[in-house]
Amino acid sequence: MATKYWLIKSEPSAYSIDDLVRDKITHWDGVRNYQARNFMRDEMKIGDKVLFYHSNAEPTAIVGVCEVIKEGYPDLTAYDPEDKHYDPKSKLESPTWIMVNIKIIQKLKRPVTLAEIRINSKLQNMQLVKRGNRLSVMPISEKEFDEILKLRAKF
DNA sequence: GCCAACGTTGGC
DNA sequence: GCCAACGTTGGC
Repeated sequence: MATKYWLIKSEPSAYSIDDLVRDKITHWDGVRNYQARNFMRDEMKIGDKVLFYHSNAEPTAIVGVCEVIKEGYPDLTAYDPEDKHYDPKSKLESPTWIMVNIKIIQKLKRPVTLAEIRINSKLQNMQLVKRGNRLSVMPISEKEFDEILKLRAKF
């Protein structure tokens, strides 16, 4: 199975790249969107590479590179009534929501901003730059992944 | 803080 | 099954 490439979003006020640098490993919980869930459940495999994006941030940017270290399993926050992401409709025997584990590979020395991505002709097909895009877990191509790492090295 | 875009819910 | 209302996301 070939390595796949992904982009995941997080608001830094909720969980930032610095939190991941501190934790080294985290479970990517709280995803409550079916399309994003399907990607995590069906397609994310151990060894896949993941770009970490800060949304609702200053600046909005790709800030790190991670790797999948555990494939989809039930998102336990769905069963905790105290949790913000509690979902009473999710049953233990047939989990509605799924999470994966990721580990940090590197925090980028320089964030690659959304503005830079928008003006790069090689990155126009990314769902990230499409209008109204709200997916928090999305596939990207190997070429896009490589191009972003190239941008990181600029300046 | 504003607001456009989108996903979900629920009445019918 | 349609679709209006609502809540959320996320750029600016």
